[in-house]
Amino acid sequence: MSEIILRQTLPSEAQEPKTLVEGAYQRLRRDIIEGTHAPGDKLRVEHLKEHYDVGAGTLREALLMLVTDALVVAQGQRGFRVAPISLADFEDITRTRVLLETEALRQSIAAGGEEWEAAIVAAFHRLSRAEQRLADHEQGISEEWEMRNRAFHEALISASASRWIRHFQHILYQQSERYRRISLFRQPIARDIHAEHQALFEASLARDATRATSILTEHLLRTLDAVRRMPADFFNGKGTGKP
Amino acid sequence: MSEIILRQTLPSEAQEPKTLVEGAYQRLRRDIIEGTHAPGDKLRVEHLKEHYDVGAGTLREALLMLVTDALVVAQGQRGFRVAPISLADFEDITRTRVLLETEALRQSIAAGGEEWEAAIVAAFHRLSRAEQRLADHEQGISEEWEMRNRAFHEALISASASRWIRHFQHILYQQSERYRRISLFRQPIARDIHAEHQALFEASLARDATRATSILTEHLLRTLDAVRRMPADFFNGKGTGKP
DNA sequence: TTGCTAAAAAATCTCGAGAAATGATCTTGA
DNA sequence: TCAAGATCATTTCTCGAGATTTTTTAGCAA
Repeated sequence: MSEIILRQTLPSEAQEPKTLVEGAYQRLRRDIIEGTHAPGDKLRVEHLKEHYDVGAGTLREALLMLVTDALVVAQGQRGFRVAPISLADFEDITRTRVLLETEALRQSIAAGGEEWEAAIVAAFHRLSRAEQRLADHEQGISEEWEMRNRAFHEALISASASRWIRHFQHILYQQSERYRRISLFRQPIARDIHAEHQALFEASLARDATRATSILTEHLLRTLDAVRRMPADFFNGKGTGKP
Repeated sequence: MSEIILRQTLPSEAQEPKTLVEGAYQRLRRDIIEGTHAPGDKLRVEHLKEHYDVGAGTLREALLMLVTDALVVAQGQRGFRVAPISLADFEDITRTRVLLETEALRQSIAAGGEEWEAAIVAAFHRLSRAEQRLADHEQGISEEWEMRNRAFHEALISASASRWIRHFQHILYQQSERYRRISLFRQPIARDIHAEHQALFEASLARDATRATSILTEHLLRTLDAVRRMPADFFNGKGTGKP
């Protein structure tokens, strides 16, 4: 029953859009996360409606749905904007993720059954394959990797009984995706992400909660460090909304 | 700057509605929290538009805003419903609140300055007056008490640097308000809430993080216990949507 | 009575046009 | 030259009506 809440509150991207609003919502969300619409940008309904080929009211509803994900901010009588970004915001996101995700992982390790084990084995396998392909081809982050990385992280905490933590984790993951894409694109880091994932996977499967949560924490903080090392002017003009 | 995010993402009820959508949103939210629209109820746009005296599209947008608060769930081509309730959900809400709110309180106690102290002193004073009035008149929970209780809890964590934790706390507080109103209305409990608040207030002002968080945790868990003691059939027919 | 099919009713979703508000441009005066 | 005010264009907000989809009702046969 309550399962429905999260399904509806957070339509995952794999879901087929049942309505025009949902379709516009999904495409808009992707364009925001990928940076097509830059942080702080104004989202004018009149302009966007033709690009996404829907009516004005429909587009407004899609924008409202993105407010739920905190990817768009609405201001009274002054329309919509892409949510701004800042280093302070990403630090906050990461710390809050550590708090929520380690707790959820602890719960998963304590409560997870065979289905949970099978799920993380499968998700890790799929992620490993994608990471191997990336290593072979020396390319940047791919759409495929992003989806499988998300699936792996969500599988790890899927046995947690707390739907609310999973709900908030989902929102925060989307947020960090914006930062990660931008930072990894600009400054590919020398970092063995696969090894981190492997260690996290093994500790979780071994039911070693202490080790697993500590690995997860470091895993998240390393991405924060990467963003910290971005050029100082990186966030200038991105978050204020003032060009 | 980012302050704007939360202001816009979570228009507090004290804010004047700048638009018809916001007005409908605020009234709808109050009616859901107060139980006028019961959990699981279908929210038919055609019926509600005349009651709230707005157009269909406007009401749809207000409903979408309530999805952000997780007070309403939207299902593809099948309209809107009031989010269901259940004991398991309230347990989840409470545990997640403990996790987030104790962390935020720790941060506040560590980082709060004079303005923070002044804010909680003022909020506690206002709350105490309301509680005294309630004790004198032997009445149930009043609108005034609800607002001041919320203000007190938000003031306690207002010095936390984490906007995200405060954002999630705000959502969860609204959720628990639904449960608290229903349970307190049906079964007024013999419990000295004022004493709990006073102890919480004093420990916070004394910067005793350990004691303050422990009091806060018990404070929240006591309300959970009260809901647990509700009649067994209390949640029947409320959350499933099937009468 | 039960179960299936089909029509009818209701509700949701979608769009385009009009009203209100915001922001930009230009003029005027010190 | 700068500041303040007025006019105009853009944008947001709002509504009502039409097109789809879902749900209910009615009919018929087993």
